[in-house]
Amino acid sequence: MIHEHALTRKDQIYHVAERLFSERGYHATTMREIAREVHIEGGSLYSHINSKQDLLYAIVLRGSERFLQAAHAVMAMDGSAREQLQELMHRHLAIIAESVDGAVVHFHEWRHLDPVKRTEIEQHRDEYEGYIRQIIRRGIDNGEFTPQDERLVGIHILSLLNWTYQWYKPEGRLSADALAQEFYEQVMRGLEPCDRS
Amino acid sequence: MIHEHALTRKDQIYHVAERLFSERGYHATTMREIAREVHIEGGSLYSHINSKQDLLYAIVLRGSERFLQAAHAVMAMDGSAREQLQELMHRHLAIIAESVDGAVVHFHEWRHLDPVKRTEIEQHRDEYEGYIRQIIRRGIDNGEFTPQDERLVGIHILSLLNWTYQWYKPEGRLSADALAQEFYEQVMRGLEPCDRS
DNA sequence: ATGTTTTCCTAACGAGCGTTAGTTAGACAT
DNA sequence: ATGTCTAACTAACGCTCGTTAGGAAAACAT
Repeated sequence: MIHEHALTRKDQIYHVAERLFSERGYHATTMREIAREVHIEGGSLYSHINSKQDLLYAIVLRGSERFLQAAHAVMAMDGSAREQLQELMHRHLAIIAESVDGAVVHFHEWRHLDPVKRTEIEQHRDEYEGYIRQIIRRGIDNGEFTPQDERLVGIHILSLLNWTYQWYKPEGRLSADALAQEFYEQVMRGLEPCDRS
Repeated sequence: MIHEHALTRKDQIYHVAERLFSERGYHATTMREIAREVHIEGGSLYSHINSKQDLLYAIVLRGSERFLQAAHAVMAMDGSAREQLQELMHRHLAIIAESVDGAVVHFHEWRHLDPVKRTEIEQHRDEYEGYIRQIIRRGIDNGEFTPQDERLVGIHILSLLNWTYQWYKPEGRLSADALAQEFYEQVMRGLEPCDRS
């Protein structure tokens, strides 16, 4: 058995693929490049995986699962809509920050999935967006939030959260938690000073 | 001269390339596919263009130019920071709505540019972000906006605007202007009702 | 009508792609 | 020691890619 690296070959392959798909994109990454970074030959990859497409699918799907798992946990909370929203934003950014490469592949390369798998991922995304809308809706109904189109508010918040994969660097001066908190407060407070003339 | 289609062959090619790059991505689009949609053979493209890479560069660059041109016009306005922000948000979404395909290529496929051109586009993006930050800074300084980190507010607004290329459909029930106005008000007002308990 | 320029076609180049087949070397269990 | 299983290698298959060369045809200018 291989216990030296603690990672199986298969895990190494997925890990490298995630990074390369993130850096160069799915179609610009070759199987031989992935193999080279694992220090084996191109053909040898197929002792561990079935196809390049499967690699992509597994990586993208893992993202869906993480986000949906977080959403389910938040929806099971009993708390105010504000608390739920805050918690979901924190968890969402934590997932991205934990693996920016994974997030890049999840948000950027899902378009290159086969139609069937692509549709599946789109459904996961829609389900997740539905949970956010539910929270907003509840907050509006019970007076926590100003009444407005909850669909656009949901898109607003998702835009904010999802765009982070384009620029966020975990080694930067802002932790994912601090960023989530800052964004949450911006969304709640708005730019306009509260005591209007 | 060709006046039947009002578009030169060259323009047709760029137009088709923009759509296909948007739908499938740069590397998943072949020159022969582009040619087929213009009803010529693959090799004939090269009577009108130099390379596939040039196609991508031209499309991405046109996006930069549109955004920067809008920003320059807004910075030349004399008005409050609020008015400038509102105007920039409207213009930004108008550019995306006018050519969603162009926006998709601009925001999604610039990664596949050669390093030099890629750097140039990144500089344009940074310049644009700088203008937004200036507006925020001025609004905070003169009391129009609540004091806060203007860098994160800039990212907030750009996230909102840029993510639209992922979902916005011009034929949908929301015009680009109405969307811009709604987003502007959300950013200004915040979720939280103003008269806090 | 003639010469020139532009546009397009056919054919092919060299390279690289994802993937497979067949085989070998080593680790493991008995 | 023997047989089994796994992981790796080498070589190649069939295909497609972006691009080019050379020539034909069409459009244009005079």
